[in-house]
Amino acid sequence: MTSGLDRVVHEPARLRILMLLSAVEETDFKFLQSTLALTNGNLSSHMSRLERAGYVKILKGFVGKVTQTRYRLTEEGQRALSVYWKSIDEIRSLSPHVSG
Amino acid sequence: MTSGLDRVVHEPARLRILMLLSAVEETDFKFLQSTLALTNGNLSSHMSRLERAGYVKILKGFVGKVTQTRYRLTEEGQRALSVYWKSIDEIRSLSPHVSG
DNA sequence: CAAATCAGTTTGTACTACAAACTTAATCAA
DNA sequence: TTGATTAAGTTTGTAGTACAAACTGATTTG
Repeated sequence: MTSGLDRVVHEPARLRILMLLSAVEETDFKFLQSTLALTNGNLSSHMSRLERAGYVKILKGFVGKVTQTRYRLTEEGQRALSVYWKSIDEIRSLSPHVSG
Repeated sequence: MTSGLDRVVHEPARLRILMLLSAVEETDFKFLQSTLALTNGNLSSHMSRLERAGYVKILKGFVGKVTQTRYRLTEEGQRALSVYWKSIDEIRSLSPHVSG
């Protein structure tokens, strides 16, 4: 039996990103960056990974003439997150059932 | 602000190993391997890593004439584990919307 | 115009989880 | 005895990845 933990979600930076997104519903690059204290390169690649997994939607737009990237958690992302916490709870309550 | 999650503990296979050890106090290679369904190579390197981190003690002995390796969680390992769960709870409490 | 800033992306590197191959010792088959 | 087989792990090789540094392309400022 394998752990069942979704590696995309399990990565600490991404887990915190997903938790934030699940709370605020929509946010932008700069807010995430300053809130989670990630370098822009690091944040950028995490967001790409989350998009590739189908867990976030990336929305590019402008504020005045300046580009701005916003993010939303998808349904699938929300689902993955709650599955993740279920798996964590299972591990946490792990006790040896010695059969045989 | 960084996640604070101890990577040694955070790795799924090792987390399950540590949880098992914290429940049974002492166990051996074959039991861990069959219970957690890890290859021997994989289990071996995880145990080395845990030892290197000071989280487990490796005890080599014999059963009859056959070698047997046993493991114990150290105080430090126990501490690391409870710190880990505290950190997880903090991340989880970032969003009141997702629970189980 | 040139330099600096902004908002991110791409690239390079160091690390590491995993399985395959190997080691060392004991047991079995002839 | 000796050669093959099994047992119990360890070491090695590889593919994948988190992170920061370097880069891109646009805008603003001096």
